[in-house]
Amino acid sequence: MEPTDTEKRILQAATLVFERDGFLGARMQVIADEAGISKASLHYYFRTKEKLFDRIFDDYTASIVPLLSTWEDGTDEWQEKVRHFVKGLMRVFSENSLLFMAQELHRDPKKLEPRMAKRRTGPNPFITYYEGLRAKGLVRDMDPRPLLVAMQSICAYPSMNPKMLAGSLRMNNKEYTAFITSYADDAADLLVRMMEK
Amino acid sequence: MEPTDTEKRILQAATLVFERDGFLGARMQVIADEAGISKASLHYYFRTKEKLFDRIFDDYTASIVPLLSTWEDGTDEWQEKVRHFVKGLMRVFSENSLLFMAQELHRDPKKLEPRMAKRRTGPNPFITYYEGLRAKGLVRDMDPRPLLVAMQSICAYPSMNPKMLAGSLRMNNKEYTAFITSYADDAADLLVRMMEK
DNA sequence: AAACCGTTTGACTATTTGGTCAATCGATTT
DNA sequence: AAATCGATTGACCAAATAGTCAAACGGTTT
Repeated sequence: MEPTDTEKRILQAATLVFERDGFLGARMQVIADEAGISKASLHYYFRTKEKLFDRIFDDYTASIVPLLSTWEDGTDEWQEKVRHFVKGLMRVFSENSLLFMAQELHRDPKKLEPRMAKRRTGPNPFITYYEGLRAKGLVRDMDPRPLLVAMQSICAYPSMNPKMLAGSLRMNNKEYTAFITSYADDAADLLVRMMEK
Repeated sequence: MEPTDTEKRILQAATLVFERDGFLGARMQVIADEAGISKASLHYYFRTKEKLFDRIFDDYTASIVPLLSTWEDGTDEWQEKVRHFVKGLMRVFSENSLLFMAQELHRDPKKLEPRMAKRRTGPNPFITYYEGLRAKGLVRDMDPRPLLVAMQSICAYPSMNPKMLAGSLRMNNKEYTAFITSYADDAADLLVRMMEK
């Protein structure tokens, strides 16, 4: 099932347009133009806009999965794991905007929830990992779930709502982009600090 | 300029529909139905969908402004201020979803950026406040900007992308809602911890 | 009771857009 | 060179929807 060259171009174009305009704002004609083909051809490869979106959604979630193994293997210290995971997550989120997926997940949960559920088997790897450290007395003795939420928030939000944050920081787009690059390290440090004894 | 009863009902209905469906997904007919009036009447009060959205947007940003005074007045200890601000922010975000506003700000920045800029005069109050504490040696000696970003992320993201977080935590909607209520306290503690010496 | 005026509405329009389809193209096989 | 077949497309359609407008409604003033 090698994706053909045309299919690749479609997926690239669709990702660009979906991220910029959202599912409802995206136009099949615009995606076709971006991919350099006709709208009819686009429908030949992906019969409907929803099927095209589903594919983008699946590819995206698949790109996050490898990061989860951070908590499962390797011999690094937990501080290193946190730094590695945070930087990896922020890189993914900066490359592909999560915003339009969150919006669509909110607007029509039934459409995508089953697809997400498929990815999740067993308990969350971070939770398991933290409970292990906690039992050994290596980290702060607390419920890891707020930590998980805080970690994902700190990684995801800055790229999801850049305009508001840039506003709070009194920065223009260029300044904000530069700031966020260095923020990854700071964020990792703050998270390590939250977990330390 | 007291808003009439009809106008209030329109704003209430529009908030509901915009939050649920986003700007592009919202239908003027649905908003009219929700408000118990005809679509023509809706257009009589707000000539276009954009003007209606702008009003909702302005009302929403106005509701956040009072919280910013947390950093400017009062005699509380800084830990108390952080707890107060975090809980206030999370309450606002849980009552009114930020997601559709972020989406619209991203899709058409030119439309809303001028409206946001008007609200922002002078430096960010938190930054100023933290620099004051820092000079007195009362908090950790670090750039407050990553702290500001982390604080807003921790407050906003859990209500912006509940489906994904609930998935990570292996919770259903009901469990997640309950969890987020108690999370406000945990989040405040974590943030205090980030700022402590 | 008639003129007035802010409010309300049903009916209508213009436009946008996802999706379809018959015809065509072009490379490969027979 | 003719048949085959996946890929491509221009032309088209049906549905959805933001916005308009003339008419009507109802309370108040003249």
